[in-house]
Amino acid sequence: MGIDRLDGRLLELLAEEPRIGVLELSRRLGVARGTAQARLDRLTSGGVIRGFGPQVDPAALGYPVTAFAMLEIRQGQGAEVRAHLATVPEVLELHTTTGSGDMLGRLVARSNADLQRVIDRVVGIEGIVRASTAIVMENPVPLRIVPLVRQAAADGGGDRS
Amino acid sequence: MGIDRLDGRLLELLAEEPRIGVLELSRRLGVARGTAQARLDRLTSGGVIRGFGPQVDPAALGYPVTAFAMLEIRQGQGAEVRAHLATVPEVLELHTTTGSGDMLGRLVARSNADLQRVIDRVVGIEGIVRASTAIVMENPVPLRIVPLVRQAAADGGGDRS
DNA sequence: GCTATCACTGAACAATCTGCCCAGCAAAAA
DNA sequence: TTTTTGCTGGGCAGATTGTTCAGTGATAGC
Repeated sequence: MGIDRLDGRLLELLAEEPRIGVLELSRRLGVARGTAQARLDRLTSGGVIRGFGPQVDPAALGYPVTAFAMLEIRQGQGAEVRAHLATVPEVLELHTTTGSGDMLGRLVARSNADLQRVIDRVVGIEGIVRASTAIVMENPVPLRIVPLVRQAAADGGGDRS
Repeated sequence: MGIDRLDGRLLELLAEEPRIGVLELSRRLGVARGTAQARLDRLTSGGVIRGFGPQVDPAALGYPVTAFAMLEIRQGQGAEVRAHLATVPEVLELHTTTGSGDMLGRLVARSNADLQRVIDRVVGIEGIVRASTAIVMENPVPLRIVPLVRQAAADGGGDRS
């Protein structure tokens, strides 16, 4: 859908201080409130902003261990495996990737020992041929979006403002 | 830090409708406003809620292709590689994992062809021995937290309410 | 048994923000 | 030239926020 610099700055402000309202947003952007409102609406209805859900830290909930599991799926069993994994709360995210029916999932667990239980549950279904797990040690780059927004605003946006 | 059922319900409500305020929250939870306020403050200062940043969809920004890159790092080059990858906007996330200096990164690109450019830039540094990339086709389980919150509230929380 | 502490309730207050409306203006498109 | 689009700046009623206060019940400590 394309964003311009004003959209980009709006997203950045929102990323830094998500609790500020439209009025404060318009003040910092130096535009009228209606403009900020309209931009925000456009970004939201255009799907750029999916929502403002709380970002919950699994570690603070008692799940400090994160791991990625690469799963090799038996041909034609994809649907069953997907459905199974969706029922495991510790599976935070699941992707199907290129390759012979492979999947990549993000898991969390209460401890390294607990991770074994989670993995056992994950692979406890027909259809998973092989699973290889990588435990996360550090997270040098936490999930971020601002640099990409900045780039998108710079080359995509012909500066509507 | 541990959460009880009230905290859990609060997080669920917030995940479903992030824009509701404290007052509406208290109404739906059937508690006084001060209580909802206090719980929210506690969850936030306790680190369970990291923030309410906008969830931006890279696809809507013009980056519909997602991929995971597993990088094998030469011994002792970790810091340089991390710093390098942090400068690439298309690297949304980076983890170091168990194994001989391995990293796992999440990349986005404008197209499959563009992904080649991104990967070239990612591996364009000394210290990366080998990179294997898996392109995401589907996302059967998008990043979610509610099931885990529910579980944490159920067995962690002695029901303070 | 008595008391301090804690979490919650219910209420009040001023200050602020939201949703909504309108008229005017300027630039781009038709 | 006329129309459309995006922005400005203003106003209004209604709702929400931040804050404070007193009262209550349960729990923990003395």
